[in-house]
Amino acid sequence: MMDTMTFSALAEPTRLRMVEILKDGPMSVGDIAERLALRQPQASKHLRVLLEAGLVEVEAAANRRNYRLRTEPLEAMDTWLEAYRKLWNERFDNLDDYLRQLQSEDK
Amino acid sequence: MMDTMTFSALAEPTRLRMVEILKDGPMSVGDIAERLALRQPQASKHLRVLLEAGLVEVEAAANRRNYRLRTEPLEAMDTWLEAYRKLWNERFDNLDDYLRQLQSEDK
DNA sequence: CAGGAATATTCCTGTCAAGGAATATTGTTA
DNA sequence: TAACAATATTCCTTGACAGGAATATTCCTG
Repeated sequence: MMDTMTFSALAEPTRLRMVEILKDGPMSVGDIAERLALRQPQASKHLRVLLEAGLVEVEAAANRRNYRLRTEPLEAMDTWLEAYRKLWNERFDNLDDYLRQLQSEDK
Repeated sequence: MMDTMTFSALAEPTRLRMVEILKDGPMSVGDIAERLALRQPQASKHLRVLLEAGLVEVEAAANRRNYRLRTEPLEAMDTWLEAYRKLWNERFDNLDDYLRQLQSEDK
């Protein structure tokens, strides 16, 4: 059963952008805030939500806290999607069948 | 750019369950409500959100309205995930490399 | 057209999330 | 330890959203 907390966390545009930025590697709070034109407190608050959703982890480095993307929730999404992929693949298959049928009628 | 409306719609547990139920085929409002032990108005309201998010479509059939899952938003999620899949595949690759290394050291 | 079944909408209320501003905390360095 | 940089937290206000109850709408059938 898919955890809705992942969806809640990603439903907020700023947090989705955070995830996309962190795809390229860990980053400090300040850098994230600057990159997204956020005030630092808002950045911290959003990162907290991502942290509680398990979408990021944090590592203290000197004065800074580097946030790194965690892939587990995304893997879970991927697994959840698995059951739905065949729904649109079926359509392709049907289209495929249809095209084959047309082709054989052409002969 | 991934549409956050999809995530918002799926962030609500009842709506997620609706999507999962509709995976097996279209269903009327009443049947959905019964299946999820919801009152009819709540079912209609949640279906409206799913409709506006493009996650379902509706077809009138006599007195009933049958809701059917639309896969486009899910396909978009799948596409969005594509950029992240390599993140956990890389790990597997690294583990794979590591295991190969161990094995060759064993020789 | 009346009546009834299925569905949608409205109104109300309580809860929760988000931004702004201020402040607290933690860690570093002189 | 004092001062400073980086980050976290709190308080406040506002707006969105969910459930409950009542009602409106739509469509079919006699």
